[in-house]
Amino acid sequence: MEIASKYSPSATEDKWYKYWMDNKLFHSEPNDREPYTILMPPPNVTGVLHMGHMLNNTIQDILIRRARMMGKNACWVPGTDHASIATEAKVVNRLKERGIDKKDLSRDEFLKHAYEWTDEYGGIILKQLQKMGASADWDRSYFTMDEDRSEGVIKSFVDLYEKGLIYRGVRMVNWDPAALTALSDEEVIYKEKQGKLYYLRYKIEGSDEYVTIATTRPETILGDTAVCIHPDDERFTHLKGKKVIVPLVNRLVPIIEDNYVDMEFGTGCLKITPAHDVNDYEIGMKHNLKVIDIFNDNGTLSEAAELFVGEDRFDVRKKIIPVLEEAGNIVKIEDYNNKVGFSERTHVAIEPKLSAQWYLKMDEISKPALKNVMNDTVQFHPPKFKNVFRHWMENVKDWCVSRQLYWGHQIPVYYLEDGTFVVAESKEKALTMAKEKSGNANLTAADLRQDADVLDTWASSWLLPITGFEKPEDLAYYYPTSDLVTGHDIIFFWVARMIIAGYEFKGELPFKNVYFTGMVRDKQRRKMSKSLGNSPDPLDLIAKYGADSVRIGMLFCSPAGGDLLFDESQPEQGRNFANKIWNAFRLVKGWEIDENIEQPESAKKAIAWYDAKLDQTIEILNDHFSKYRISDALMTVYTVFWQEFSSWYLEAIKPAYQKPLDAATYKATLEFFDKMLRILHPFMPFISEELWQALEERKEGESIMLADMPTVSGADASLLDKFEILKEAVGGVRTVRKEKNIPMKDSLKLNILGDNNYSADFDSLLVKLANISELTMVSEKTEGAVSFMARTNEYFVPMEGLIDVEAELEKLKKELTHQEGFLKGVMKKLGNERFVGSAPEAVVAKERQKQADAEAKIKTLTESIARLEK
RNA sequence: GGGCGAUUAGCUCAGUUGGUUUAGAGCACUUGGUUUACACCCAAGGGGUCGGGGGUUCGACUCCCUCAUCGCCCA
Repeated sequence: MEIASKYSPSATEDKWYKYWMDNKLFHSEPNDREPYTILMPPPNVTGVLHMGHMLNNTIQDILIRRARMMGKNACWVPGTDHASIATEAKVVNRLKERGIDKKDLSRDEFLKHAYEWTDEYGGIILKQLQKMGASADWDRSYFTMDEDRSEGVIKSFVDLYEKGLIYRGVRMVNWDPAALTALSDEEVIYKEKQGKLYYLRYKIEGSDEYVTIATTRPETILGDTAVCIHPDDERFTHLKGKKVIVPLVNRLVPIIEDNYVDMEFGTGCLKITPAHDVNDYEIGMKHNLKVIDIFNDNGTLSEAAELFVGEDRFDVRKKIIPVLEEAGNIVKIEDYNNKVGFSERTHVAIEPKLSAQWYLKMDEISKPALKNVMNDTVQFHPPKFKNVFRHWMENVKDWCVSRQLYWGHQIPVYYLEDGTFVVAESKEKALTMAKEKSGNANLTAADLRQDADVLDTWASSWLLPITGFEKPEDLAYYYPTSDLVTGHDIIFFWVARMIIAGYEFKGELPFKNVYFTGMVRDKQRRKMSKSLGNSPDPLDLIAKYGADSVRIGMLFCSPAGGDLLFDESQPEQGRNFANKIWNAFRLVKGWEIDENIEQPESAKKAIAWYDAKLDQTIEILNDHFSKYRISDALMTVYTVFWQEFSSWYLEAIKPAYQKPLDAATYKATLEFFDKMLRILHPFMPFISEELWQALEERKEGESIMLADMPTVSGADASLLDKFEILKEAVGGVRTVRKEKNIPMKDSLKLNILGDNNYSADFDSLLVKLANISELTMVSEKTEGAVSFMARTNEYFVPMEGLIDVEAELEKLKKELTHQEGFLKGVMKKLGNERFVGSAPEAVVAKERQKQADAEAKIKTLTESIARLEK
C-alpha cells in the first residue's frame, strides 16, 4: 500500500466533518441513557473566532466526545449572544461611518439596522467553530434574541417583579456617556491614569481667609454644594459652621464635618459634588445637601453648570484652569496618578450619575448559590476560584439590570398616563392589568407606554442553562447540565448569576462542574489583541498545521485556570505528533503478513507487556479526567503513543528487513492501534477518524465517534516492572555502544549476573532490542568487560580486554559515591528511633527496601572496583 | 486601600490529606546517528536543592509566620 510519508490534514478534515454531519452524529435527543450536557458559552453574534474561543471550545469538545464514547447521551448546545451593548456600539459606529446618527433614528429603524448587521455577521463564528472539529448539536443553535429565549427572559423579569425582587430606584450609576446608558459595576474597568491634582482655594464667607481643597476634577466644582472637613481636624476647628464661596459661580455652600474625610490626603479638606461622585453622593444624602447635576447624558455640561454649557467635560477640565487662575483660586497643581473607570465596551471614562434604573435585589437569591458552591455541590476547577466567588457573593450589590439601549430585550413595564405602571409578559396582558388598576375600562393599547430601556445582556444569558432547551421534555432530560467551560474573567458576569438563576427558577444547580480556562497570551504574557497584532488567526493556524494539531498544541501546557502562553511552536509540536501517528500507521499497514510463520517469543512478550501498559495508561487517563486535568490527560496519551508504543513496542515486534510479520502479532497490533485511536479521538478527532476508518473495513455510517472508550481490566504490575528493568538494560547497552563507538548494527555479547529475583521473561526482547548475539547468565563477574547495572543486576559486555580501565574505574566510582550518599540519607532516617517509632509501617518498610537495594549495589560496585584495581 | 493567588530546570508547568529513590514532564539545549515508518526522526546526555529568612515535625517542595517580587480581582 502506498501511503504518503506526511499526514495531510486539509485533505481529511472537511471530509470527516461532513461525514459526521451527514450521519447526524452530533445530534442528541432524549432517550433512556444518561445525559451529558454542555452549554456552550455563546459567542457574540457578530464576533469572529479568536484563540480564546479555540482553547475554550477545544476543551468542551474533548469532554463531549469522551462522554459520547463512554456511552452517555452527549449534547453540546451552541448558540450566539446578542451582546447588547457591544453589538449596539458596533452598529452605532457603522452607522456613523455612513453618516447616520443614532439620535436621528427611531427605535424600530435602529433595530432594523442591528438585525441587518446580525444577519450579515451572525453565525459566522459557529461555522468557524466547525473548522476546529466542534461536535456541537448545531440543530439546537439558538440566538439570545430569538422568540423562545426572549420569552424566557421576559417571563423571568415578571416573575422576579412579582416576587418583589425587582424595584426601580434612583441611584448613582456608572454612566457611559458614549453609549448613553447605565452600566453594571462589572462592566467598568479601572485603569491607572496619569492626571493632575489641583489645589483650589475657596473664599470663606465674611472673611479674607481661604480654604484649600484638592481635586482631580476641577470642572466639577460647578456642581459643588459643600466643603467637608474631618470633625477631629484641629487645623479647621475655627471653620466649623461657616460657609464658603464656590469659585466662578459664587455659590454659597456650607462647611460640613464628616469622618469620611482622610486628613492625610491632599489638604484634609474635601469639596463635595453629590451629583458626580459616589462617595460625595452618600455624604450629600447624609447631610441633606443639594444635588446639582452639571452634566448632560453625553458628557457635555448642562445649563445647571452655568458656565461652559454644551462643552465636553474633558475640554472644560482644561479650559477652567486659566479661568480659575485668573480669579486667583489656583494654589498649585501636582502630578497625580489615580484610577479612572472606563466602559468595558466603548472605552470612554465612566461618569458617576444619578439616574432612575431597574434593580434586582441580590442578597436573598444569591444565598443558595453561595452555599452550594462552597459545599462543592457545584464544583469549581480549579477550586481556588471558590474564594474569589465567595468574596463577591458575600459583598454582592443589587444588580442594575436596565440599559438605555435599543438592542436587547425591552423591559416589560408599561406606564399609564398617570405615571403608575404594570408589569406583564405582553402588551395585551398589560392592558388588562392596566384597566383593572386604573378602573378605566376604556383604556387602549395606545394609552400604555412601554419602558424604553432594555435588559442587561447577562439578564438573558444567566438563564441559558434553562432557556437553552425549548421543549419541556428536553429541559427535564438535559437539565441540570453537566459541565460548564468558561473564562474566569466572567465568573461574576455569568457563572455566579447562572447558579443563582438555577436555584431561583429551577430550585436546582444549573451545572455540576465549572472548568475555568485562563487567558490566551503571547510569549511575553501580553494579552492577545488586535491592536498589538499578536493574535494569530486560528483559521490560518488550522490551514497551516491542521485542526488536530492546533487543538492539542493549545492544550500541551494549559492547566485549568492558568493562562496559556501561546507560541507557534505549540501547533508545530502538535503537527509533529500527528505525523508520528501517521507514520506509525504507515509502518504497521506496510508490513507483509504471513499466516504461516510462527509468532516469535519476543513478540509474544511485547504484546503481553503493551497490553498491560495500555491498561495502566487508561487508568491514569481516567484519573486525570476525573480531576479535569486535561493537559495531563493529553500528555498521557502523547507519551504512550510516542514513547511506549512507537519507540518500544513497534521496535520490539518489528520484523527483520524485508521479512513478513506473523498474523497473530499483526492482529494484536491492530487491536492496540484501534484502542489508542479511541483514547486519542477526543483530542484529535480528525486523524483518529481517518486512521480508524483505514485500519479495517468499516460500514457506511460507522465512526470512531460511536466506538466505545476502552475500559480497564487491571494491569499486571509485575509485568510492567520487569519491562522497566528491560528498558534500563537496553539503555545500558546503548550507553556502552555510544561510549565505545560501537554501531548498532554490530551485535554484542552480553553476560548477566542476575540477583536472586532475576526474571528471564524479557530476555528475548533484550537480545532483539540491544542487538545481542549471545546472552549468557553468569555467576561470576566477567573479566575485561564493560559493566553496568540495572536495578541490582549486573551486566557485562565482554570487550576482549580492550577496555579503558581508568574510564571504567571513574564511572564505577562515581556511581559508588552516589549510592553511598543515597544510603547515608536512608540510614539517617532508619537510625532515628523516633522515625522508626512514629512513621507508618509501610514508610519504614520502604526505607528498609531502599537500604537493602543500595547495600547490594554498593557491594557489587565495590567488588568490581577492587577487581579492576588489582 | 481591601481581597485572592503565585514564586520549582533556559521556557511553560506537574508534584494530589508532610514520608515512592539525592524533586518530575514537555519544549529548548548538547553530543552522536543516512538501521529499509517518521530528520515533522532515532539514541544518549547536561541542567533545578524547590524566591529569602525563621518556625512546627522523627521527617517539609508540601503546614505556620515573616520579608521580597509578580499577577489577578475588587473599591
